[in-house]
Amino acid sequence: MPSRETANLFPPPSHNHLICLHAAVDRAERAFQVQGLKLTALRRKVLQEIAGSHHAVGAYDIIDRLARKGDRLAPISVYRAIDALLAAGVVHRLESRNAFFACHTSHTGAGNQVILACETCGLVAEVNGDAIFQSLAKAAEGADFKPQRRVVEMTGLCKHCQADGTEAVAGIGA
Amino acid sequence: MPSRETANLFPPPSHNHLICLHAAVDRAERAFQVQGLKLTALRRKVLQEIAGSHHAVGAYDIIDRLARKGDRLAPISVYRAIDALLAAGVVHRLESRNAFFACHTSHTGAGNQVILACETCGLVAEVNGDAIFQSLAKAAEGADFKPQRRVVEMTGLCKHCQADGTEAVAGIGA
DNA sequence: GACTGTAATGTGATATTGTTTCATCCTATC
DNA sequence: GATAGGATGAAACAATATCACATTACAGTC
Repeated sequence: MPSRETANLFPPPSHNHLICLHAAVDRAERAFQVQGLKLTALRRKVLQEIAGSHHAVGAYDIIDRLARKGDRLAPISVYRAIDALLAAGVVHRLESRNAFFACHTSHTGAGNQVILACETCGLVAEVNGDAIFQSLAKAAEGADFKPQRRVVEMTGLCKHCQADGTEAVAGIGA
Repeated sequence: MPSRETANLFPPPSHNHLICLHAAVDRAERAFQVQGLKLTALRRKVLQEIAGSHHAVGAYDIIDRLARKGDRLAPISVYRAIDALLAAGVVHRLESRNAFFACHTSHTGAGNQVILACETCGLVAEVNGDAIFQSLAKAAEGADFKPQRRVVEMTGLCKHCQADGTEAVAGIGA
């Protein structure tokens, strides 16, 4: 059971992110196992970089960070790891930024999640969007459209950055 | 007043696309004027390439097409034209594909549009999504999130491609 | 007509993101 | 220990996007 803190949508920079990270890796462990997939060493390393914050990170960020730790990976290796993590549902892609973020919410099921991304501090959160996805289904039906993939993302200001005025919270925190 | 045909969400390849194209350019003309912007020759050319079909086209597609007509543009020029067209609201960006499509619907206002993109034939359509955007606003409020940009996209099968079985309608038509 | 300020465009280089291809390496199983 | 399949590595390439700076077009003003 994750602590209440990990359930915080936009956790403040001060939160203990090791708890979130550990929980994310745990969930991944289980997700891979349930689906008969393997959370290999490479995939785990890539997941740890992605889940190392509540921000979305680009594939080449991951490459750079791992390189700084002495682990120089080819883009293709990282992309393959990301593909596996996406397939397992433990990370998601932020389409509006070509970046990836870890699922810190332990949501079950089909991924009816709305993604919120703060433009100031970069934090990414997911909220349940059942109502939205129902409306989407209705809209699709009305257009004789058979939906397969749905992308619902908002960018804007998280509660911390609204409070902080302009750009106090920029960047570093988890 | 555009003909009833242009209001067709997923127009069949057989439709007279010149009507749609002309209507799109007309609307752009007015949109630029209303906003005190200029629909320059370059922007018009780029718009015509984008509005030349109901598909989303990549920036480099546009470059190639114009090049085939003897007009070799640098990427930055095309991107700047696209930026102007986006700002005027006469084309939109399909985030999930890093591509651009013309607004063929003459929707007014804030762009509460859901984007439907067919994975088989590539057609892109917009449908009104007021209900969805209301739900989105509610979700944002619940998360203390102040939204700025919203991205709501679905990929799937348009009505033609559902009817045609697998991939009969691929690619060429407008 | 010359001057000035601003928006638009051109040029070349470069950054960022993602894929293809083919070879190699584990590892589980027989 | 053979071998089959998934996972990884390496190099090149392809696609998407931006930067920095020079130049041009044009409207307003003197």
